[in-house]
Amino acid sequence: MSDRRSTSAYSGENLLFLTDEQLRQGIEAMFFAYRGFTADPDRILADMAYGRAHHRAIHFIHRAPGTTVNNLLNILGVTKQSLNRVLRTLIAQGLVISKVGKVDKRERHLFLTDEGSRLEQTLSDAQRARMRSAFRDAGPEAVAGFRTVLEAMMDTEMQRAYARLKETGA
Amino acid sequence: MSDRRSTSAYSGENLLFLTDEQLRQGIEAMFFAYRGFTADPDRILADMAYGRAHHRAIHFIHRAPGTTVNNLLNILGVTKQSLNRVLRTLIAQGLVISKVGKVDKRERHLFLTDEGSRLEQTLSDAQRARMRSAFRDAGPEAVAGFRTVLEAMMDTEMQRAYARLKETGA
DNA sequence: TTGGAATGTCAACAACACTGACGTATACTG
DNA sequence: CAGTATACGTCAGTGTTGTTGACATTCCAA
Repeated sequence: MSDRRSTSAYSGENLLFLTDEQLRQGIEAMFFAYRGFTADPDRILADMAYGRAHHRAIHFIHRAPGTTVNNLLNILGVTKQSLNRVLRTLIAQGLVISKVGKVDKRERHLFLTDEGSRLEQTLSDAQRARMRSAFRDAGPEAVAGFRTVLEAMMDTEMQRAYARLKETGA
Repeated sequence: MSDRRSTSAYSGENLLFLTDEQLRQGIEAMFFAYRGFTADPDRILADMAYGRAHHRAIHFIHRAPGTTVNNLLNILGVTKQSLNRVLRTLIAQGLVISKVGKVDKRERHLFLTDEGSRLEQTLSDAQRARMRSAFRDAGPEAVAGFRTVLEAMMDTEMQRAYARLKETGA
């Protein structure tokens, strides 16, 4: 608990936290927790004509207003056809607007409308409530560990995307 | 948002880890990490006629051999029709066998065949490798925190399912 | 023994991912 | 300027995975 010197104390044969059993528990924890993680927004979206894909798009447009389609594509890790289907409905329903780029007119910059922002707020409130409850129950040190492990679990490109988002938000 | 800058109002306790910004980072970490979490098995399965749902079924049948369809349903959190489609192909391909229950003939008990076990091994090896790497990089204390937060993030039913699985595996 | 609950199966449909091909507008480069 | 590359959108087709609805079988209890 003190510092990272204690880690080296484990680097002998005392690597119990790396047994297959521990890893399997980590895998199962990840599976069950992700279900909880998405449950609340999913419930809200179920009543509307939207799904999890819409939520993701709305989240990152809110997060990085004016982002281009291409940038969003990289963050979400889907094909443009898949994203386009989602964006098309969001734009048609007036939740998102797409503006032609000023310096590069090929690009489209995406923004939430007021209505889009309201939905984003509703969804993220629900998701944050659960996260807040989990964080509070677990305490600050557990939260730090949680973040450390998750970051180590990402692909390197996603680590970079995550780091970039962290900076712009701080 | 745009609130609690002044966490000092909270009776001396440092609650900076509960700011909306921290929560949002936790949400995004969860999103990106889950992508990494499923990436390796997904790659393996892409070449076969199977998907993530097959992986999940195989995982938990391996984990609890002889489990009934209903039990698996509760763990996986999908409808029985959805699971049935997956099980049907796994049984047809000879990866899983389904035995009629002896005491209750309505129940089907599920087991992996040798071939099913081989696939399970391949998939979980890939997934464990990433988990092991992440755990090793993060260290034992971070891993403990990781598990604590994930557990707090689950629905209560899932917490129970997770606890039950932990016991049977230890 | 009969009706209801539990268990599982089959069929049809929706959401959302994918690939491939193509079109259009714009930017860059030799 | 001509040719190529980039950014975006779209159409068509396919696959996985979720959903509901309908139905058969089996068990149990009134």
